[in-house]
Formats: sequence, C-alpha cells, structure tokens
Amino acid sequence: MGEHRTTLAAVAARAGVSQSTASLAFSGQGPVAEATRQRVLDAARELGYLGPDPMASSLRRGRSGIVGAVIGERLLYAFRDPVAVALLDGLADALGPSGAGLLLLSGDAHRSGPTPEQVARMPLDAAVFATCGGDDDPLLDQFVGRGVPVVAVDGPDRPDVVLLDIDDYGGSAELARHVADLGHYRVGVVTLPLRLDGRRGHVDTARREATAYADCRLRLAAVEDTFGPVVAVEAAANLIEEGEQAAGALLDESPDKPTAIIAQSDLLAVGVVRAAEAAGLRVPDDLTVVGFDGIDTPWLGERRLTTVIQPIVEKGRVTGRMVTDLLGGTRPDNVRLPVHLRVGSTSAPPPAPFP
Amino acid sequence: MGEHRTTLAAVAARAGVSQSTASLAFSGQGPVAEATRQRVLDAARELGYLGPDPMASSLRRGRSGIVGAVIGERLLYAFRDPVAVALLDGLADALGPSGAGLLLLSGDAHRSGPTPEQVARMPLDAAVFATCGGDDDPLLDQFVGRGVPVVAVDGPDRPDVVLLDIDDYGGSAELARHVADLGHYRVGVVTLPLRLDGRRGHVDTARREATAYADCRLRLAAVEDTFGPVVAVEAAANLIEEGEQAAGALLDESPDKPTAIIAQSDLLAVGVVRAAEAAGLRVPDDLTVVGFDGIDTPWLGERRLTTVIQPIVEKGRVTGRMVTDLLGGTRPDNVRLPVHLRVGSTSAPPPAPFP
DNA sequence: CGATTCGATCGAATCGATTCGACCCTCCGT
DNA sequence: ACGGAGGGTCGAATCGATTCGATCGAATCG
Repeated sequence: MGEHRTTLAAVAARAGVSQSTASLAFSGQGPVAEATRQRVLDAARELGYLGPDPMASSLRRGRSGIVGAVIGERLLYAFRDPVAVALLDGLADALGPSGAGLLLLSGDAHRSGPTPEQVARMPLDAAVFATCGGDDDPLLDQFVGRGVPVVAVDGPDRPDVVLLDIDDYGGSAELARHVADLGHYRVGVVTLPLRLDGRRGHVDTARREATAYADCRLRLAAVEDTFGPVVAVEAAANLIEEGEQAAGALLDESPDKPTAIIAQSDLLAVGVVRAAEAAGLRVPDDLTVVGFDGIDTPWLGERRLTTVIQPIVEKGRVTGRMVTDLLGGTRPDNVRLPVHLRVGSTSAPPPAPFP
Repeated sequence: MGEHRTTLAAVAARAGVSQSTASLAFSGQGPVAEATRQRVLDAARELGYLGPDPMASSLRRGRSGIVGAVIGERLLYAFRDPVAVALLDGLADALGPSGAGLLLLSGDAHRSGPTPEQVARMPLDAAVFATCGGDDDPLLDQFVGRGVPVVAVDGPDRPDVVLLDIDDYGGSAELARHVADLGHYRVGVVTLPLRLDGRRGHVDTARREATAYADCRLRLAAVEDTFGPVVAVEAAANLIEEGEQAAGALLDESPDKPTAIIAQSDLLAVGVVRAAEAAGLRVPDDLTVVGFDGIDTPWLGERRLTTVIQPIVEKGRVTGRMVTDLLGGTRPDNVRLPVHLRVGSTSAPPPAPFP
C-alpha cells in the first residue's frame, strides 16, 4: 500500500514524449508513428505500467463501461429465480459485444446489499430494472435525475424510461380461456408479491388496489375478466415453498374449493402441485394447476406444466440491445414481446361433482 | 445530451459557501454547522443536484465500491451452473454490509463478453476468481499487477493471491472408499473440463498432464489412489447433457463396462443417471452413480444422489468476508473448507456377475 | 485576562488521464 | 518553387470531487 502507482506521465517522461502522445499510443485514438508507439509501449513495460487508470479514464471520458442490473426487488435471492437468471443470461449475451460489464444490484432495500445511496454512487453508464419497480422507485428517480439511461423490464411505464414488457394480459387471458373451456368455473389464483413488503395471504380489495407491479395486476385482471371475481392468495416471494403455502390457504376454502388454481409463475405452480399432492389430490384429475413463464420444471418429473411461455432469454437479449442503443445515443422504442399458451399435462376438466 | 450536469461547485456557489464545505456537507466527513449544511442541501435541491459524481469521486478516493466476480471461465453460461449461482448467492450476501456492488465478469475469452483488455479497464476495488483459472490466467496478472487484491476460489494457489478452497482430495477419497467398500472395482470417471478449450472425450496421459484446474486433478487423483488407474472421460462443460454424453462413452466400453461411475459434479452425475436409464440400466441396482457438490437434484425425483457435500453458499460467504478484509487493508489467511460424504440412493453393491 | 482549544470554513493542491487547438515539418500538386 | 494538406507531436485545459493545511472567531481554562 501507499506507494504511488506508476502513471502515464511517468511513462511519457521515460519514453521522451509528451503525455498526450503517450495517451494516444495507448488508446490508438490518434495518429502516432509506429516507432513512437513502440517506444511508449517499451517504456510502459519497463515501468510495469499496465494501462491507464480506469477511474481517471472514466472521469475524463464520462464512461465507466458498466451497466447496472437491478434485480430482485421482490426476491430474497434473485439467483434462485430461474426467470431472473434466464433474463440475465440473455442480457449478458447481448451486452457482450459492447464490452460492458454487468453490475448486479438488488433493488430491495430490506435485503442486505448496497443501499440506494450507495448504488447511486456507483459509476454506471446505463441501468436495467428487471422485474422491479413501481413508478415511485427512488432508485429509478436517482438514475433518471443523474442522466443515466434506464431500460425497465416489465414496468414501470414512464416517459423518461425505455420499457420492455410482454403481453401479460393477452397471455393470461388465453390461459384463463383454456381453463374455462375445460369446464372450470371455481378457480383460485396464487399471485406473485403485489408490492415489496413481504406480505402473504388472502388479497382483499385494499391490497389489490395497492398493487405496485403492472404485470401482476394485468395477469389477475385477465383472469377476473374471464371468470369474474376470484379468490386470490398472495405469495411473499417467487419460490416453490411460497406456492405450497398459498395453495394450502386456497385448498382450505371448504365450502367452495377451487377446481383449478392459476399461479402467476411456474415456480409457484410447482408449489401448488406439491401442496395438492400432499393433500391427497391428483393433478390434473382432481385439480388443474397452471402457471406462467415457461421455465423448465424438473420438480414435476415427466409432467409438463400448462403455462404461458414468455421468451425470457430473448427478453434479456432485447434488453441488451436496447442498452447498447442507449449507450450509442439513440433511444429505442418501447417493445412488447408476444407470449403463447402451452397446454401441458397439469390441466384437465374438473372432476365430476359426485363420483 | 450535451448540457452540463450541475456540479458541486455550482451548489457551493449558490449556497454561498466554499466547495470544500459543500463537499463536507454531503459526505458528512467533517464538522459542519447544521445551518450551513441545510443551506447546502437546499441549494442542491433547487439546482437538482443529486450528489457527487461517482466517477470523479472514485478517482479522488481511489475506490469505486465495486467488486468484480470472474466466473464461468469453464462455463458457457455460468448462470446455468447451480454451484456458481450458489456461490454468488453467498458472496452477495456477505458483501452486502460493505455496500460493495458485484460486477459479473466472464473469464472466458472465447465467449462473447468483455475482453480481458476491457475488463482491465474497469474500476474494481477487488476481484474474486470463482472456479477459474490456471496460474497463468492473464486476467489474474492484470489484477495483481494493478494492485487489485484478488481472492481465488478453488485455485490457483499463488503467493500474491488469497486462496479459498475445499478439501477436494479428502472428500473424493472418502467417496471412492465408499464405492470401493460396496464392492466395486471397475469404475469410470466423468471429469469436469480439465482446461478451457471445449474438448471432451477420453482422457489420455497427455491430457491428464495438461489439467489446468487443481480441483479436477485432486479429485481424479483421489479416485486413482483408491482404485488404481481408471478410465476417465472429460465433459466439455458442467451440464447435464455433457454428463449424458460422457456416460455414453463410458458405457460403451464393452469388455470391461464399469459397475460404478464417479462424476466430478452433481450435474454431470444427473446426466450419467439419465444416460444409464436410457440404456436400460437401473440405478443403483445395475450401476452406481456418485457425484460431487451436494446441490439439489430435482431431476432425479425422490432419489438422492450419493455425493460429497461442499458448503457452497458458505464458501461464497467466506469469500465475501475475505474481500471485505482485503478492502479493509488486512490480508486474510488462506482457508480450506471441509466437505463430507452423503450416502444417498444412487450407490449400491455391484450386480452379481451371473444373475 | 491571556493563552489554548476546538469548531467551522476556506484555498489550493491533487487524483490520472483525455482531448482540443496550435504548431511544425514533410510531401504533393501545379 | 510555392501554397496547401495532412501526419505527428506537444502544451494546456478539463473532468468533478476530496482533502490537507491554514485561518479566524468563539469558547474554555488556569
């Protein structure tokens, strides 16, 4: 510690050129005679100089080469969510060519992690909000206020932010239609967290109106537009165990037990299947279970979930492209990706009332 | 674009104080009268100043608040590897309190992503090499040369780097002992990639000696110290499909088909089980399959893999603590975490020679 | 009451590179 | 042979904040 790092000035001095020339020799931005260039490079090697200091360079150029990805506002461990992971996968892929690094940030202030203030102090060229955020997210305001361009995946929809989302309503409507067509009319819904406060359990009117995430709202709306008002139970996180717990609550509705449960994610749906089987119900014979996302669900063995498939990796890629555009100075249009229904082996007509 | 961001100097001017005072008011580093402080904060609000510029701040303080995590040198998609994910999980957790951000980097130059040169130009306070790297990794040299402290998870073991690893040899030896005790003597091994070149298939002597990763080498050595020379097949990545493919090669050894296959990871082991069942073999009755890592393997249904459990999330946490220490200026000692054997339901005595 | 601290504030140097504009020299065209 | 066009190099300003040491008044102490 303590000793001075060798600086470009030192290299320049040693090579007998001006600092500006040395800089050009390294960055290759201007015309430099090959001989000079070599002299600078040699001097650098002799002094153990490994290239310009990234922080100084960032300051001057106004670019850090880093893109922030805010994930998991609603997740305790974002890495455990296959959807988030697949999205990052695509994002990293599309960001590759631009050479940008991906800085992971948790938008959840409750969780351990950098505080919003700390996040605000990180040198970002752009930021991606993945499945986060009401319009009032303070982090979002920070970024926008600072002039950091933002891509919001699945909301919020603000004029100062580029939005990429999927056809949540359409997909859910198609799914609900499928369930209705099978003959179900008593359905329950397991929702993703409606806002970031760790609450779970039955969703009442107040809670419904407090929903912070557009996708949850739309998915639920599509179901109710098909079936009329339904009983909804909220999960505290997108985890299998949460799905189990929520399903438990739903299946306890003794008088009017649902014959179909619509989960807002595949992970939750897996939990629902588990809970149903633990309660002695067969899926799909006794209970229809459907999800949303279209991820792999090895937990179900050979069975395939009936679900709405969204192009998650592609979503990540498109996000990456949008970021690249923003970095290049052009603001891309908002994009909505299509989804489609996949009928698997977890949905069937309801059991006959009196066997 | 183009318009000047408002600067601390502007705020200071507006508040009628010197720039230094304004800086102190924001950072809270020095004694500032409450009234002055308020005046500065008000001025900032009026001008829409959201806090000091991160890049300028980084330069002056010599800290960016960012920790780089180099993962996936041997993985096409690191996110698909549960081990890498769990490690990151623990790392993010332990890094939380320090407020450091986690910058994901791929060490694989073959893959799209930031090039080593680009990585070298990112402002990092410290770097973590997760399951990467021969001693000759150029990135590692970059970091060390630049004075960026490095924690290497599972190697390489260099004096200028802090090392955290697990008892690969001991664990594998215990595992091999277990298999031997069951009565097996014809065993095959499916190895992780031995170096980063996408090769797969039978491992000959030359290849064995070219092994770049200490953990692979140790795990294989432990097996051979128990059984004597064994047939080993290398997978090109830590993926289920690769395990299947490798197992295929191993099970084709018509004369001396192994009665047990030792895979160097659980993911590979799952692939081996799949391949075995596809070939009409029952596990563990006809073939014993064991792994390494101790991750969840929902693909196997109720069965539990016999494997060596390593504390992956804990490994991440320890890594995080080591990084925090390094950031604080003290160099922690190298650490080796213990592992232990878990006997599951995929290992059993070999089938009788003539049924 | 004079000397000493302590708190608050300020000026100026500093972090390390990038880049704009000026300058010189050579080479080309006519 | 002369004007112009660049290629190559340099000096100096700049990016925006942090921090060290100095200054000045007021409060404390003996």
